[in-house]
Amino acid sequence: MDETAPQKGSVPQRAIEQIKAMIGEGRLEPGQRLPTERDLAVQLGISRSSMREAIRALTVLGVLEARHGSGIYVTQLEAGDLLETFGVVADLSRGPRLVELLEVRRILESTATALAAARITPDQLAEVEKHLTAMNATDDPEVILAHDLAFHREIAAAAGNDTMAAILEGLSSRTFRARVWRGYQEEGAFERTRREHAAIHRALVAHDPEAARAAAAAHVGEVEEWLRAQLGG
Amino acid sequence: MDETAPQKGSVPQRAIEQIKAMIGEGRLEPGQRLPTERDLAVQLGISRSSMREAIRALTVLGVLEARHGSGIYVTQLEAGDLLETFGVVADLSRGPRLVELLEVRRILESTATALAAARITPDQLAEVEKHLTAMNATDDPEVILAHDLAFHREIAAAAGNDTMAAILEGLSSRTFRARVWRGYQEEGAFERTRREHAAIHRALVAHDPEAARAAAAAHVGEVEEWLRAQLGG
DNA sequence: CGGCCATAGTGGTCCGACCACATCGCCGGA
DNA sequence: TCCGGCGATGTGGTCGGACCACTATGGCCG
Repeated sequence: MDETAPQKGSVPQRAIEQIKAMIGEGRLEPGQRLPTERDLAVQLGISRSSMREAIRALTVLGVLEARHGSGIYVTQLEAGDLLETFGVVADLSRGPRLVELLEVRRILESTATALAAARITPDQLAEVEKHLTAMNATDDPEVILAHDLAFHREIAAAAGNDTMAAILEGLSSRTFRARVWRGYQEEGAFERTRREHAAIHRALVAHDPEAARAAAAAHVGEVEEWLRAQLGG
Repeated sequence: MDETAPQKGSVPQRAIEQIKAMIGEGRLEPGQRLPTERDLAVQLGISRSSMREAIRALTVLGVLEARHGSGIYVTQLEAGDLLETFGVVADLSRGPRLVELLEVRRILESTATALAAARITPDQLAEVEKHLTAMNATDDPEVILAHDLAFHREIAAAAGNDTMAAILEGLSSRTFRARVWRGYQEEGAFERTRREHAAIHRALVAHDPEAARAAAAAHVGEVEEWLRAQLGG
């Protein structure tokens, strides 16, 4: 007789599905404010505790955003919001899977760089050059790493595929690269890295997609091979 | 004076970071059982409610697994565990981002198929053929879709990169493809899909990576172009 | 010796209270 | 009239405890 559907899964899990369904069906628009935790709990016939667990889960997934004292809101549901959790994979991976992640990155990064070579605008190119120059003007590893990340981020953005850019962002998370690149760059790879970045830049300036693809693939591939050797030996 | 670190972020958020850190530092091994919720809450100096929110968050991320009546365990932290949430992106995406997701899938799927062509074993090939045959032996869309998914899944597995396979799995989630392919296949694309699958299969049998890459790219690209046209018009 | 069952321990759920913060409107002074 | 501060209200955030549902263990009975 009860209106509630048969119990499948835990109570919070059901709430998660229901809220996701509301968004999927368009009953909740991006940016829209949800009812209060208390009201939502009553609507779904569950306790506030369980509702909070569901909200917390959707928050870490980048679907909802809770603002203390204000309310709960649906995010813009952009690629960056939803793929932020991708970084967790990179952070918790180790050994062979790091190589797999670098392989995925090589594939996507080379394609993104090729697309960028074809589409990049003068303004975007100037931004890329800014980070390239800053990267070569210092020898502080921290600063270099920051501009290195920004360098590739600008290129990924120029490729025009936000989803791909967000995935690459996750694959290049700060902790991930710090872990892998520490040993790599200690082996005097600075100069080689500079040459590879210069090659990528030249291909972008020349609007040569195939050269850009090759340069980016080689760039990531270098690190990939080094890491493979580290694990193998 | 207090031992507890300065308060940054919410209480559950801090707990999430601490547990993640424990795993990252190797203090928690995959498959290992955690202390009870109550003990953990005491250890971190927080309430059980907050601890439960943290556990729920790490559960949806695929890092932890809670077994009712038994305890909380660290997952194997395999690619499949951690990338399960990737499907959420596909489920909640719409419009232009669906095209972006298909573009990412085209890039990864074509590469994975190429790798598979080079490495696939007779046993794996037999498995692929099984789904290909089953797919062509019926006209029930549901059955076709199931074998279609399995067909590509076996190929991705044969590529030897679990991470890539897990990402492709998320990009091919049941709800995602059901949404996109519904309209596509209603336009009589069955026959074309069969030819494309046959082409992929031939390339695998011939162990021809480049042919496999081209066939897979064309296969996904067809859907991608169709969807692009749907949105544009 | 083996299977069954009581029991202790675990996660799952609910409730109610209080705290911290954001927002908005009221009120008083300029 | 205008504007700035301040307090009331509503929101999410946290806490503690109680009880339920399930698992697993070990001892007891057949």
